[in-house]
Amino acid sequence: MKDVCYNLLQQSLDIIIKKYNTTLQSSNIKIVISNPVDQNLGDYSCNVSLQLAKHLKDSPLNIAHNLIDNLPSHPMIEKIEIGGIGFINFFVSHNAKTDLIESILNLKNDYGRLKIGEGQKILLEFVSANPTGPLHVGHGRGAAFGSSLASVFKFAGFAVECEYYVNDAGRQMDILSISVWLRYLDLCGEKNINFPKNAYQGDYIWDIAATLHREYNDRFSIESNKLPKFDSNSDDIESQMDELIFFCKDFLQTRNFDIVFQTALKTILNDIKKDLSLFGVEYNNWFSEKILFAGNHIDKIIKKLNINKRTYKKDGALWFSSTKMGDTKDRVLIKDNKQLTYFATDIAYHVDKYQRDYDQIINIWGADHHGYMARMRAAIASLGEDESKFKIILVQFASLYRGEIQLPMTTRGGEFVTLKELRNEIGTEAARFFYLMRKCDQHMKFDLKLAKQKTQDNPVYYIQYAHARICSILKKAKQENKIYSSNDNIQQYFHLLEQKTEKDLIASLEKFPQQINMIVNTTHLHKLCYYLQQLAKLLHIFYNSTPILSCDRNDTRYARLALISAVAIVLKNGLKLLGLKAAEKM
RNA sequence: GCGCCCGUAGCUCAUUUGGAUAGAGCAUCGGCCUUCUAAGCCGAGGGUAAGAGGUUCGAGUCCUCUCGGGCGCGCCA
Repeated sequence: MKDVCYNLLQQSLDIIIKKYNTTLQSSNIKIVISNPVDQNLGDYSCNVSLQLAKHLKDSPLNIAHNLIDNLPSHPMIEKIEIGGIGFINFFVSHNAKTDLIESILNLKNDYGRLKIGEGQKILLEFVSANPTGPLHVGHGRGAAFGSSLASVFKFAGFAVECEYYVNDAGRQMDILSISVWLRYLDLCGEKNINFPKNAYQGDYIWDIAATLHREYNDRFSIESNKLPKFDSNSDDIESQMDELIFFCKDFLQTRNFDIVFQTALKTILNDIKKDLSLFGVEYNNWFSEKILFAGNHIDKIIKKLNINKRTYKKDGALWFSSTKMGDTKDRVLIKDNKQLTYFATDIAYHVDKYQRDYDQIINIWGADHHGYMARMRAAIASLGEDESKFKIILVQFASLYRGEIQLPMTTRGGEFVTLKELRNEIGTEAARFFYLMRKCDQHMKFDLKLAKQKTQDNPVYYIQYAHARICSILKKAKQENKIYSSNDNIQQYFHLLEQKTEKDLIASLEKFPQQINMIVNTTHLHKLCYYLQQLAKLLHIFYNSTPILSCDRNDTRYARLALISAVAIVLKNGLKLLGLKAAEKM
């Protein structure tokens, strides 16, 4: 319908623009059809006369009159009015609106599906938390956002792959292994194990150590007095840790160290996978950082940067001159100890993404990574890749509160709230919705106390309740044989849907595909939550004001049953995109 | 100190990327179940959009400055 209004206005604009003494081309004017703030003003609205006022040196009202006078008539447009200071408001005929219901009933799960993606390939990377501990509530927002964004893109006709980058190489993983090993030694009966402050403290380390002990007994054991001394209170705990890592690798040898390492990695990664799956998040790829080190992959990339004159040596290290590409400072690629930085492998990872030939590469990062955007873009551009394919979406932190008290969210320290705990406490459905209903670049307060308390008041139940209500009515309609038969041409009854509540519902149903389109363009997923809340509200209002089953006229009842069936379809489709179920009973 | 994000009702957040009278939920107060799900509906109060300038037909939205909050500024990952 928007297209109809657009085309009519375009035709009229071409005509009237010739009447004004102007060099303006109609193609330079952007005609945007929107919805008026108040439905009494019309079904669609356009502000083009306001835009034109300056160029044509005429009042918006005059221009609006001119536009309307030259507007071709159209069977679906009932009337056109000028509103406010010059808005052109379209009123669509009732029949044109109610046609939508039948189209929704036919399309079912596919109503709202778009083809705008044209099969374009998108790689969407999100969460990618280090596998050094369980996911916590801080990861939940990215997980919910990424998976739902993927759903929406797919629904809009894109071919989306979801990917998790597994940081299974590097020092943090060594520290994890050390942490497990020390706990394991404790379980072997060694007394006075000195557990470093900068090792991983969480209880899950004990669990992994227990697995290790169960499966390998004392195979990796050593007397505690032979371990290097460790003083957690000194200033150089990091270098002490490095010594400890060196000692451990030397003592266990590659084969045994690897067993400890793999046991830790596998346990944690499986836990993460299971966690995400139960949170409604599924990945296509789990990309291992380790495989980037195979071959001379990274060498090649650094050489290429070299050829492009983007690197230099300083203080024994190899630097990337990212300042030339807009970064605030240059970055090290190879440290003076010849080891690669995290950044270097990250470049290699992104080169790998480019080699896999996607139309769009989207990263969802926590807002704490914003400092990395400039260097990553600099690297991509310096390697001659198409930067326009690359997009980073920052998801702001959800700061966690329990009442007034803010909770720490570190996996190193003792207390943190895991995603699993959150699921157990408030459920996947409520948790996902809670995360998604806020604009992702908005700082968000996640109050656990509130989230738990609010289980009853959570908007997700409000929406699901609307769906369950409809299901219940439809079920009863069938039982009492009050529903139309499939042979009926139900379209003939739709003209009876003349109440305001019914018209509001139809208007809302029509907006669903527009929401999908808008989210693809803006990634403003939260608006889908608001949209569904609005639709649910209209349904509840309708329900409370209008008899459906108890309506004694068959034709009116049929029309209303068809209407709420369409509402149920849209609610279900929308909830599914958010990763939520549409309950049939509550 | 520099950079990024943000500041809207008592609280949590919207405002369709610059449009018409800034809206929801929670909380507070008052109504509605003998009838299709009361996890619902109806009504009331609540605003200098942090503040000050600027841009234009028009600003919560864009620009500048000030104030306030979060995050980032390693040869850590």
